[in-house]
Amino acid sequence: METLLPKLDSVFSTDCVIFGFQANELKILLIDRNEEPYKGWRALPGYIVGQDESIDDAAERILYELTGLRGLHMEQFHTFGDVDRHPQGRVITVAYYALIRIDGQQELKPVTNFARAAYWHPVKDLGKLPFDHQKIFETGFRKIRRRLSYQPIAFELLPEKFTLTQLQTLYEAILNRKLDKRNFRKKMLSYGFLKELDEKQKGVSYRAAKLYRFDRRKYNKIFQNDLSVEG
Amino acid sequence: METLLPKLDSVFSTDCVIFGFQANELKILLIDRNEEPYKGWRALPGYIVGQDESIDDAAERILYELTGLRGLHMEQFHTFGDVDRHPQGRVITVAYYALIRIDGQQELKPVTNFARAAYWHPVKDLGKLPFDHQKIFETGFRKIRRRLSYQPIAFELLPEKFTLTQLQTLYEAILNRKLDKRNFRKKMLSYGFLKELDEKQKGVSYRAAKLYRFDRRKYNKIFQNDLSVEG
DNA sequence: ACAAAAGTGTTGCACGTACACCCATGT
DNA sequence: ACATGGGTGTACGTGCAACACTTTTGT
Repeated sequence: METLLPKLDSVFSTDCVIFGFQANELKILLIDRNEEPYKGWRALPGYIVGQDESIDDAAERILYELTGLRGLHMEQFHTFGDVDRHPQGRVITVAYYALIRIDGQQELKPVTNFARAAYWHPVKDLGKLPFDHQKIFETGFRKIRRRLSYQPIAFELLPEKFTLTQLQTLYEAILNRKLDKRNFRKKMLSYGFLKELDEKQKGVSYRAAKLYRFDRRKYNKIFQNDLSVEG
Repeated sequence: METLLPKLDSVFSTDCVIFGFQANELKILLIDRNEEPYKGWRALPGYIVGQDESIDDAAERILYELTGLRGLHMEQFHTFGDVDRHPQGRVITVAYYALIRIDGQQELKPVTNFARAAYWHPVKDLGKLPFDHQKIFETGFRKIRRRLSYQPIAFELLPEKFTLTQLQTLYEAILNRKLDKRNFRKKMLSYGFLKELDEKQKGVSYRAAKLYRFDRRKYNKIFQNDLSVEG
């Protein structure tokens, strides 16, 4: 595309904060960088946006190239543009988040060699992250938490069949506080989009819990109005 | 700043959606562009971010240069990055909003000649805006509306002394629906940050209403917790 | 006196919160 | 039998929504 605009040595990138839930723990997707700067560091998956792709498209492509995951619904949540956030020049990054179901099947495997590996890492104890990735993560986490308070988005993170206790544990992990079991169940069931299955948990050494499935159709019917107001 | 990054012909800009309230109408700040493309068009105040300034700083500087206003608290709300949003090249824009009090004193006067004029314009009937400014405005408006539902941010827009009816009219303008007078007053007064003055409205041909002042100290005490959770 | 807006209370409902015990299952 | 989590109901307080008439003031 031809440009009549002043040429600036500026670069856009996207960074992704992808949340998952595994072993009763909230996790995010990280990569091991294989390029300078910060070669060898754990970092958020992120890379430079191409000239002829929208930022949304770029976010999806980049996530795929670095982790092998694709087709997930990501949402932009903030843009970080401090002058010195990247040691090699001016890089403004648009941050996205997504909530996904961690699936034993799906393989995490970078398809470029910019990343050496991709894996789930508990949000507790992330350790030191490069650039301003710590801040990006925290901002994204805060947004998710706030959003959960007016929209039950947690189902995105759970396996197809789950128990109410698992759901509650997840809420507690995101909100970082204990919830009352009776109140929690009452509220979740009152929404009407949880379908009780004729099936129970297996392999536990105590009373097995009922399994539920999330009924996306009913959910959409209930929350379409709210979503349409959402920005 | 030296860069080792690939050079791309990419440009960042910021655009501002500044809300004000005047003559019982919700307005936003627009400029008349004095440069191509869209020379002569009404547009959101926006311009290109410099190499060595953060986006937040740039937003403040640019708003000042185009309108003469400065020192207001702007908040980033979304980044727009479609490939073809600017006819002359790839320009990604970070959008900000702010709510301010329209003050008879303050002069709206561009200090660069990129803008020919700056003025308040009703949000109803904005007419055709260049680029994707229509979409930027709508997104910002939606964010403000959502935010008003959990935080009484409307005071930023009112003069120092105001009546409860004015406050209600403003709420109705933002939310785009009628509110119940009794419920509205009860709720606003219950917050405790409205200070009743020993003064009444003047120059009206009907019963004069009491004037109130917004007590920012009490407001902060009440809402600091919510704000700290905010992203 | 009339027009125009100011000002004022009550009731019902929905929702959140606090709180404690018995049940089913595997070992 | 025991340990472990599964599962259940009530009572109270808060906040929101619905609703209509009297009061004050300027002309």
